[in-house]
Amino acid sequence: MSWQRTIECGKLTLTHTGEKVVLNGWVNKVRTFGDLVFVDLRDRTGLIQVVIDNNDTPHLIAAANSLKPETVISLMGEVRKRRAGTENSKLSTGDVEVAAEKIEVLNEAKLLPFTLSDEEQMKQVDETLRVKYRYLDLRRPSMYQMLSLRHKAVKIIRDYMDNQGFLEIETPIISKSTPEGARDYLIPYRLQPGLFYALPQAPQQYKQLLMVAGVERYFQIARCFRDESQRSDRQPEFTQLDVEMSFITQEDVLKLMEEVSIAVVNAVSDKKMTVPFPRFTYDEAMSLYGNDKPDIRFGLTLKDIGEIASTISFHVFAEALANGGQVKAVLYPGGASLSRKELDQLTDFCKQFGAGGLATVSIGSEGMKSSISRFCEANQLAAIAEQCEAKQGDLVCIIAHANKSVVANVLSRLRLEIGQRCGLRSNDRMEFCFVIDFPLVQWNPDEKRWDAEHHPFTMPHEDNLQYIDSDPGKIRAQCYDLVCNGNESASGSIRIHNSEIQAKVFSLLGISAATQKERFGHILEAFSYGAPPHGGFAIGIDRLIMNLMDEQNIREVMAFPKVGPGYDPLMDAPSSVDSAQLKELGLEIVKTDRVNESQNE
RNA sequence: GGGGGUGUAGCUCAGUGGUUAGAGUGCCUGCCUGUCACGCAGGAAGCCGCGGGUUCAAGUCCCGUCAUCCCCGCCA
Repeated sequence: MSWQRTIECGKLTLTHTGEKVVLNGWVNKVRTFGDLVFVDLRDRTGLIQVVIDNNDTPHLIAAANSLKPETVISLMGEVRKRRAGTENSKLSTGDVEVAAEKIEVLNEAKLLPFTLSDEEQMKQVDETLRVKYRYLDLRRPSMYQMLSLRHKAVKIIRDYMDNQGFLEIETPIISKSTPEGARDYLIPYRLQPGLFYALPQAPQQYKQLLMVAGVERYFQIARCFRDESQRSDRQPEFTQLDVEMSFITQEDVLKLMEEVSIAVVNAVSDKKMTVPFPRFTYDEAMSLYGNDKPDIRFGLTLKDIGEIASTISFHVFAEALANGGQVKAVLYPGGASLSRKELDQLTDFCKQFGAGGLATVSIGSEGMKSSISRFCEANQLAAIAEQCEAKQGDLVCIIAHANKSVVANVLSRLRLEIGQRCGLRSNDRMEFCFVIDFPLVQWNPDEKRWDAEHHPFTMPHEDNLQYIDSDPGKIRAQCYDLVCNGNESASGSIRIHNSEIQAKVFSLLGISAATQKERFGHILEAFSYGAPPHGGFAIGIDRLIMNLMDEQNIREVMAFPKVGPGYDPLMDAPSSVDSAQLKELGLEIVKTDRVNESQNE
């Protein structure tokens, strides 16, 4: 008889009773009574209990007792119904077991660095160790489930886009460095030392060129590379659904973003969504939530209490308002019970984002108390409480600052913190919303110039073009984000396809004709040969999967992630290279203490 | 670039400046015929991240350093 399986472990049910089967898989766990041994055999479909009884198969008992976890075996045996009372309802195969008649060890496993069969312990195991032994970590059913869900999500996307007439087209990974945006990963060019390719931060220019090429509907499951600081939702390389369409309006793009998102969520989860996705303008989002990616799973919107604050002779409020700032508040339900120490901690929380302090009004059982009560009358506190719809037991948190963006930033983070503490950020829902009408440009005070909010090819709303000389900050762009549970899920824009408008935007951004030619000459030339109106978006697939799987860290949804600042402990990359390789590339390593140390190791 | 946390047995962790550094789990050995977190008994297993310093005495205190986790800046 061949060693090859006739059926997979997880597929066995009572209907197979009496059949002789061959199984292949890994020994998950051995429970031995000496003369009676139970082996849980695992493959990617599930677990099956194998029984070796010395009374029936004395020739197997020694081998069965010496099986090690994670050893790969082939076994032949008969499927039988479990004895009454010994069924295991936790296993899908728990009504049956296989009585082994032959066991062949295909590859014995040595002792593992961690115990795969203990899911509880695996949740605690050091991240670097798990990534170093990722091929073991991925054997766990929960990790296989992640790979499977990710595969399904991408397949749904491909099928959906195909049905809508989109072509999936690959674009180069070895490409050109772009000075804007994130730091590039560079690849030295051997044939002319001093020149470099760069890995793409996104296939942005290629997809626009495909529109010029008349493709009209492009998509790609695209790998993107950005050399930026590590975060729990960032990796040096990540995957986007990248889309571009021609002869469309913003409305067409939003519709597609919404439909494809809904298709994925419904296909792989039971999570609830509000449909159609609510929309906020950038200004509305900033006003109500203090940021451009509002978590709309809960209310607690920010209230501008500037009018009341202007009647209070508290110098912090007065100075903020006099210098063009704001006084805004957010409600903390149940926050009146916070201790003095907890309030201090909340104040420190606000200070780390730039607030000078935190003013509070609490509505406790003994009436209203406030950190600013000595500056104001009871009716002024009552007016603040009323505007914030505060009830008995609540706390109103007030931030004042001469810089509106500081008020927005601090309160948006405080709002999320409050939402977290009050249990309002449940993962059972995927609350999407669109944020539209972003500013075209943002003033960069350090460089003293206007920077593109999205990128230099973003189309302004045409009726806003009149402000291009007088008040550029007022120009709104045909630029949109899709937000899910407070995280940016997707982002895109309608692009400029008109050279006059493009020239105006370039000059606004202070990009000279010479620079335009040097940096964007190829794409500008392309646009001069008949470019259709076009636009598109990109959805961050890893973050979408994180949301779908309730994972807090992006590593958990990638097969082979990096740890720390871009280190791969499995391959031990990055690593030093042969000096001959460097010489060939015309590169010379400038010695630093750190390089010397690592070479001495 | 900055802030905070962690680093002790294979894994997860405890450890008041003072005997021979412990626990759970895993591993090894023995016993066990209905377990499925099997049970019971025994055993092996440690550069206390690394380097300095303080001290009669450092896993513990101080300085530095490395790694990792989280955050701020950064991420058109």
